[in-house]
Amino acid sequence: MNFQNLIKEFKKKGYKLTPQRRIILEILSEEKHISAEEIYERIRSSQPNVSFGTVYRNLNILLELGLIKQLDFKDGRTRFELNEGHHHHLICLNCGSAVEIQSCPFSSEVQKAAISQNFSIKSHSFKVYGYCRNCNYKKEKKGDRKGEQRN
Amino acid sequence: MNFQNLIKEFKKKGYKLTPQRRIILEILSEEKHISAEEIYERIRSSQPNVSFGTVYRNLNILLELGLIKQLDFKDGRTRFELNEGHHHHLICLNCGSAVEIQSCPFSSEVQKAAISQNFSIKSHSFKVYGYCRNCNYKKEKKGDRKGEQRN
DNA sequence: CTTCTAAATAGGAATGGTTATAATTTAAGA
DNA sequence: TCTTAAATTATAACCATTCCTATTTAGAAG
Repeated sequence: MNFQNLIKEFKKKGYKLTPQRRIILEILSEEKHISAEEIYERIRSSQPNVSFGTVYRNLNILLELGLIKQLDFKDGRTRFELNEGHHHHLICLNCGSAVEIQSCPFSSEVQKAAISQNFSIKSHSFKVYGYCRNCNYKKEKKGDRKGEQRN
Repeated sequence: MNFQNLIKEFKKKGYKLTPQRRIILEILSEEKHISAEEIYERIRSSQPNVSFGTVYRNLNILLELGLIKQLDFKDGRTRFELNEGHHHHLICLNCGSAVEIQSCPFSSEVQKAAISQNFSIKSHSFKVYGYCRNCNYKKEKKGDRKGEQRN
């Protein structure tokens, strides 16, 4: 879903289109797995009075509408991205970077397990944790991961 | 790994065996996906002076030793369980309950994707979100999930 | 059994992400 | 242009988790 369609969808549900919302949607359509704080910082560079409340309120609305999904990369903050192109992530335990993988492991076996429990599936999450190309390299070189920065 | 082996493993690594630690290990070997607060409450019923710091410090040590793993059920608190018997979970979005599934979807396709990225895998997480048997039933009956309690 | 000391704990303060509140502003329909 | 429900701002509150420091203790050594 592109930017224009996002806005259309948003208005269709009866929400007002404020400048703040427009920018949040813009940022989300440019950037993957972005955190609330990063969105806040980016809006502030053009609109210095935007508050955290606005960012979180609108992220929660977008979640309810199913337009975005939240990601947990185990770095203490929730991340968000547009809910398009089903995919999963390889997440680096050292630098926090995430790479998309298109391969989805959801199987009929899982489905059977759910059915046998009378469990109705709404979504699933698959995450692979480890060390990325870059951090692997540094580990071999220096044998030290303490000073690294998570970005 | 049973309780006695847990303690053995713990001492082998050079940690002192305090009464607080013994109880935390006891609780973890009795209860699956338990939160720090629940552990705190349960210890307090027999040892009223235990602090949250002690609970969290020891949970983090156990994580480092690989004796427990942390779970995220999207209810705002981290949960923990002994790291034994690889399995995944069906997590109810309404009541927060979790049911183990033995089926693991990790595939050679995922492995290939990781290799092609020079990504070295340490662990993975697979979670299925939806509504459990019980909450499905209530939804059909009442069409209302607002008043439900997450347990 | 005592002494010693590094490690662990208790209690409370601090932190950081997120949510709530209340007064003010505004999008957009009439 | 007027009106008003909805949205925003600024700030306080919340809550899980971590940090700090004085005190206690497990376990090694004598």
